[in-house]
Amino acid sequence: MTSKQYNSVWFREPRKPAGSSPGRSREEIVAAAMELLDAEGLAGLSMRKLGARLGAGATSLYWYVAHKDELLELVYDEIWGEMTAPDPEEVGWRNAASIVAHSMRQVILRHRWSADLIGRLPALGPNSLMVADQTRKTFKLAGFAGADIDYANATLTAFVFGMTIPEVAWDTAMAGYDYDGDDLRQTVAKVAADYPDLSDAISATDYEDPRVMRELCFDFGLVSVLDGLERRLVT
Amino acid sequence: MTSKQYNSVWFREPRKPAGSSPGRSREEIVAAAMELLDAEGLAGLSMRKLGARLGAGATSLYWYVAHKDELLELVYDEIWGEMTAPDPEEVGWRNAASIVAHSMRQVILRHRWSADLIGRLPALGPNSLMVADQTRKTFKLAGFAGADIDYANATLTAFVFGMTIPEVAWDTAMAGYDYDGDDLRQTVAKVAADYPDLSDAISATDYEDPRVMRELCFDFGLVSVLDGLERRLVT
DNA sequence: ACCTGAACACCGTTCAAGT
DNA sequence: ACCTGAACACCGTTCAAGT
Repeated sequence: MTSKQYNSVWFREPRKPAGSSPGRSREEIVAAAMELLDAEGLAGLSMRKLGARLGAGATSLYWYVAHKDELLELVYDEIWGEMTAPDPEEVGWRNAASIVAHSMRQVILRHRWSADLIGRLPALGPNSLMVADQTRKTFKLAGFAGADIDYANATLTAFVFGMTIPEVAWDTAMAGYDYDGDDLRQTVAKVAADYPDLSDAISATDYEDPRVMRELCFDFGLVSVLDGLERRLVT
Repeated sequence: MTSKQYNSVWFREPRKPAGSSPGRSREEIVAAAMELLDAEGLAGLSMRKLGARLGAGATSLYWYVAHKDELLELVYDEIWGEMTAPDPEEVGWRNAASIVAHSMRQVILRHRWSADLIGRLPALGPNSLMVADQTRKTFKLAGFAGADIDYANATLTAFVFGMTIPEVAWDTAMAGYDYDGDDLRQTVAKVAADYPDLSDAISATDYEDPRVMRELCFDFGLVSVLDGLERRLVT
């Protein structure tokens, strides 16, 4: 029964106040890591490769970061920094919620490796907090009170993440497929042969571009979730 | 531009028809893998350790499975096998949806390693398909038609997964905390100091058991999602 | 048909030593 | 204060060889 405390990068000061002269800074390291991640995915990020990209020895990073997970926490927060969370006072709570939802999705689709980090890492960085604060404001303005503010907030982000993460997985699974994926669909239909209803549905989606279908699916779900939340407000 | 086809374990026959005499079978391997996963988590499952547990050489597994990902596909489908998807004809579509949602959540909380697999692996095993077929039936019975059936289906599971995966992450992050986590909450509040609203909310949840709070949050979100979906039906 | 062992190309992380 | 190199304890996977 070890009683080790949980530790996040955000719980301690960076070793470099980000403005000194020699050596590297967190910013450089994070930027290089993002480049590597965007180019090669999560599996492509190793401490050695990142060190090499920075023109440094493989293990020099350990002076700036306690371990790889801390590095991941840092790049994870960058993701949150790319999200647009508009002021609900200006656009109304429903619009604000819609916009942030679409924005979250877009960011994940842009940085596909982030899908693997979401829900694995705690989101305690400054950017995450900024977004969380803004969405909280959004649901407060909508009329929620007390814990319901957080519940509504959690419901929306759960939907967005739950919808988007598998999208990324499917995309990467089908990467390298030249055709529109007809033979894949056929194979899947064969596996589902025991369930006539299911396999009918699979073949039926034949003619649609998967990207527009997912877009439609996301919109359908989003308005449903927002309607459902709105329903909590009428008392 | 390599045009490698996507391949799932489920797209090819197992090497053993599961009833022969010598050697191991997929069933044994999967069962042992599940034990290892439940005991040590995803990081604790290595081909070498699994081989050892089966009293075999480290690399003997490669005769039954093409690579580790295939093994993961197999154990992943076991997860789906533990879910309860009741017949909507008997309990009504809303009940059926509620029950399957809670069941999904419970299964994930029971096998925490599955949280890392969801959305990373395609769900094409027999158990996944059975659940998918049943939930499709549920939304069909509710009155959805065409693509909307799948959209509603996707919305519900997105919510459940998006809600539950982070739950697991928080739990494992705080594993080893003896106290009720007061000091953690304090630390988090300090990090969020710039956002008075947010940090107030964090301290306000003080007295509650996180487990019951999550339960409440899940229920709140679930009825919201179901209400929202139901709203799509009135035309 | 099934399993082994050695080997390859990687990992994250530690740590004494350098400047 | 910052970085290096060697070393440790792991990985997944391949493959020739055994029975």
